[in-house]
Amino acid sequence: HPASSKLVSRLVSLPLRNVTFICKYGCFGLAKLCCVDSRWEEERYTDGVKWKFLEHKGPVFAPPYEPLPSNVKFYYDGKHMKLSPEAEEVATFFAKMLDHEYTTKEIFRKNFFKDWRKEMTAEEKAKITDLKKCNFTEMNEYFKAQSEARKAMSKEQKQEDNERILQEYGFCIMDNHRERIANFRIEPPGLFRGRGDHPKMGMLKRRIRPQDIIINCSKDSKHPEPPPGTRWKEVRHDNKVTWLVSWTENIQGSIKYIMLNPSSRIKGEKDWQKYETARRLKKCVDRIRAQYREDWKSKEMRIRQRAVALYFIDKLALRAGNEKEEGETADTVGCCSLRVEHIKLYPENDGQEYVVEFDFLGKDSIRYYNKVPVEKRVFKNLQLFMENKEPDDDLFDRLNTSVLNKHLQELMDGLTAKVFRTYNASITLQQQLKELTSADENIPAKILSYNRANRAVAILCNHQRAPPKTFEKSMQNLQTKIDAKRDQLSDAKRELKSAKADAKIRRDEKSKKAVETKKKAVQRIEEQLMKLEVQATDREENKQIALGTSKLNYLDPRISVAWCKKWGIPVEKIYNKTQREKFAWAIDMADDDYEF
DNA sequence: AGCACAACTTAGAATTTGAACA
DNA sequence: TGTTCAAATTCTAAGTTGTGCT
Repeated sequence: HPASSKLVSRLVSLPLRNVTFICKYGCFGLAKLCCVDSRWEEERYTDGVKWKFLEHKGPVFAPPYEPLPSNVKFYYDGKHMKLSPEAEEVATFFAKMLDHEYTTKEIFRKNFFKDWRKEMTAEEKAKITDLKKCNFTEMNEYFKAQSEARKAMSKEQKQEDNERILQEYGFCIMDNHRERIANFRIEPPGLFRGRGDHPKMGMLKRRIRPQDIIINCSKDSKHPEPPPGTRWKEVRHDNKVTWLVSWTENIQGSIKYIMLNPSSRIKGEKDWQKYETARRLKKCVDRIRAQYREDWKSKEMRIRQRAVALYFIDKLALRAGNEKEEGETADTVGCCSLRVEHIKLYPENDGQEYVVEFDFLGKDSIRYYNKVPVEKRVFKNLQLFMENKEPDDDLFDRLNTSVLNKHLQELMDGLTAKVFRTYNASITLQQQLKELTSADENIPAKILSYNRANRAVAILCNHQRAPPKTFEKSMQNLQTKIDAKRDQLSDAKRELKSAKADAKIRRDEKSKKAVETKKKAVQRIEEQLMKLEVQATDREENKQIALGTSKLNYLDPRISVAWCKKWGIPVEKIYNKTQREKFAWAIDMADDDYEF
């Protein structure tokens, strides 16, 4: 592993034969190769070569359809009807989702019914003409019972099979490492669940077969075998890409891939590189900002638009915003695809001048709502861009992501729109940590500060979540606990007081000791109470904010690692096991004085 | 320039796990 | 020893970016 040079320098001094080692990043190094080389140097490939050797077992297919037992019935118009296996399978997809809001949506129902009918026999087609007359409840209950039964299964039973499959299919050999594969299971068939108002929701996602699969591996590897009696669509040996398996999905016609886990060398290096690019932006961001401010005054409309868009991307951490094909996906936008209807201009609002109100649906149909004061020049430009336009016209009609990224490329090597999100997220975390952490606080309080810094970033990047269904209840539970702890504390304090009084009268060793014990108890309870209160604050502030996405994708992990080292916080408090695996390179690399 | 397509990152929801609690 | 709920993990949709063609 690129970051494991320390470990390897020890390794190379070992005898050559039969050296097995597990590098601390979890990959099983082929130690022999390393030693024969007599030094550890991962080859740095050039011209887009991603690997030299790649061997894997291929994908795990979805289990075949198991017809329902005959006592689980489907009713049409109140009458029992036995469905053909093909029609039955698609019906079960709908039945499984009966409790979900999707099944009440008109588009979902329409798309489902259309695709379902395609799977029906002629007789079924003739008979089943109205989805409203279909009764799937027995099927639905059957599946609920099934999942209950699964829950009741012992842990061993559940894990045994899984573990076997994981060991066989979950790893590959890429160059000198045994690496974990991310998604080695093929997506099972089902009904498409688009986000937001997706025109294709409810369509049938068909079952993927071996003849749909393209395998990618190295020529000199042991090729994966297709299941008996089947063939792969193709086996290729393209070492300029990182995927192992691909297939084309039938809803949008896009390609799906099986790739490596984030803990792998290939993903880790890319991630590291991403943060290095963002750090390079840090060095020249002042110049770039000065430049776009200058461009607000340009004679050319396209340059002004570009400059205002870039200002938004920088200041508000908006996404680039590619155009999308109408009717193929939900209507969502990013910066370059903003329409006139998505912003409102207020020359004055709540005592502030030149306020822009944003209200649009972004990625995953998450609403972006924000009112921001902007500079006068920006405001005037926006007025100009909106002149004589309809609400559904593009705000930046002379701009798209490709034009913008070409311009950015000229400003800095490797600069694209999304680098601004990475840069602003990471720099915000670093600043916030500096501001919020106070040396005299205990560990839980410091962690609250960390979470608050993380939260500032999540808010900047608009990472939202639906408030958990059980939120109110869980807050109440926590409050109950806090109240109980308060009572406990006052009891303990009372006991301490009486112990003190007792000690004053008796003046013996035993009662002195009792005072000490009580004092300790009070302290301990105070600490516990404080911890609970901090937890409550943290949870309340987090109600609609998702911290995970920024933590995983935008925050240079070295900032967090350095912070942990500086304040003596165990990294485990900040990163769970998976995250530590993903960020192993950073945990190894960063010292307490790391600066983004 | 404008496109289609390929490859890869980023995203929130759904499901599973496991720890805390009764 | 079962129950409950939050945390962890899995899943896969939805973005961005780059390339090559017309």
